[in-house]
Amino acid sequence: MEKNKFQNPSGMHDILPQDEFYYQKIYNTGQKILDFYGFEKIDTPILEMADLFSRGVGEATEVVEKQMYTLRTKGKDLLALRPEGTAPIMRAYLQHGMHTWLQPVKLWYFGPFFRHERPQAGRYRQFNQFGVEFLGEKSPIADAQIILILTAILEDLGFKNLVVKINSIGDSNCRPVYKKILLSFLKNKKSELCSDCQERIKTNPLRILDCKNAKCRQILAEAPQTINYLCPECHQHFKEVLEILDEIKVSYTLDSHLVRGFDYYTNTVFEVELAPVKKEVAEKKEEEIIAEGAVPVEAPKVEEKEELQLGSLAGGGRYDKLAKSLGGGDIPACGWGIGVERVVEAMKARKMKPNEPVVQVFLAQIGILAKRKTLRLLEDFRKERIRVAESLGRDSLKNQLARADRLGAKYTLILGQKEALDGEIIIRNMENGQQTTVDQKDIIKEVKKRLQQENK
RNA sequence: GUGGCCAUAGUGUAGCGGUUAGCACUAGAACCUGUGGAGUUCUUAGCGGGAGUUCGAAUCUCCUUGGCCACCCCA
Repeated sequence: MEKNKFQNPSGMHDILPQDEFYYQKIYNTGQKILDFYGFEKIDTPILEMADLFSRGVGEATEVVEKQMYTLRTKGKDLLALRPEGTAPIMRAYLQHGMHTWLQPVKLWYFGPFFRHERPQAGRYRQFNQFGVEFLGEKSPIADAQIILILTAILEDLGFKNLVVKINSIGDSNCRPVYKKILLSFLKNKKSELCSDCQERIKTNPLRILDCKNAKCRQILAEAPQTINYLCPECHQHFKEVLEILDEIKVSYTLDSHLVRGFDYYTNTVFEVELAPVKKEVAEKKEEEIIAEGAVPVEAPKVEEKEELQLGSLAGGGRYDKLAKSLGGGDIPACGWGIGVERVVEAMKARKMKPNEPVVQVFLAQIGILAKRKTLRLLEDFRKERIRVAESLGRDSLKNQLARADRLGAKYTLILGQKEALDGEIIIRNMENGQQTTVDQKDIIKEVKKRLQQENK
């Protein structure tokens, strides 16, 4: 026997059927809400010109510099597997002249993205992102509304204790000013910073604000805050965003240390995290979980950690200068992306199980004649939108009943040789074992009747 | 990219240089060729891959692949 065992490429995972239910739920929940708010779906290619990202996201950003999968085509073009969704959508906006459409253009997407980095829980090399882009609107209303929508989706999925962190990093007017002020603040503290931050002083000073190092944080606690150095326009914009958020009752936390890794961000930036899962929550009793509206699943055998760290679930902001850096005009825009894998893992950690489709009826058959009739009957049920399972490959009735039981069917219909000839069919209540024989032509009606009664 | 931990049937695991590599669950089958949730019995299936050390390797070493964790960065 040949031994030829393949494993998945690092950081690229299979989504197994039981997990697909989570993805479906996220997709459906998002779609429903975005449809309401007038967002339309767009798909852009998985491969783009690599330049799109170096120009759009920024040459010196980690994602572009080190994490992009690139390849040469036979025509010598340098393509990249898309590492993020905003630049491609802005590219599409410019390319298709969407500025001539009714403004603003509101789009959403759901699909795979690629970043070559070390995998960890909640971070993959191929991951799915679900995002929105609100293009051609400069009003702070847009910033606030997309944040509202983001929290609405996460809340609809069942998350509580969302933490919206928000900040403004200014624009090309005021950010350079702030950078200078920050650098002069750090001037005599350089030696106390971690080695990474000492490097960042040269490369990307703003990122120092974001450092996780305890010592750096301590030093930075005193640092000047971006929002105190915004130019009047940026200040006004941010102020209005916060006022609108207050008005529409979206709670948020001002986080003066929040900066983002892509160059295209201006003004508003935000992230959404969950309050960490504490041990008590993870071990919560079933009743409590049911009371919260989630269906309990088997407790994982692994010991729960004190806290599950997944990083932020979603992040986004305003990117008014992206269009220009891609060679377009002034297109003010903002958007966000949700890390779908992270949401799935957070749902699992919180035992928020999506509903799996329920089999209501199982169709059992014995003998070749019955088998053929069963196939036909299946179609009748499908047209009536009643979920019916079968096991046509099997003959033993015992086996079929066991299967019906496993699937949780409420009724099993039994069609044997005798019934097939007599034009009858047996309907068996799986809870009490009661069986009645009815005419085949009445079976749909009968099943419908019984299912309806149960729903009362 | 840097550092650390890990890898045995589909899943969860035992095994600590010599074992027919054990157990539980799952799956398939028989007892019962037309009546489920139970039982008994049986079956399928495993040392991630490759080199080396050794009389002998799941066990030791190296390489490789994958997973996890911290950093970095981000969704």
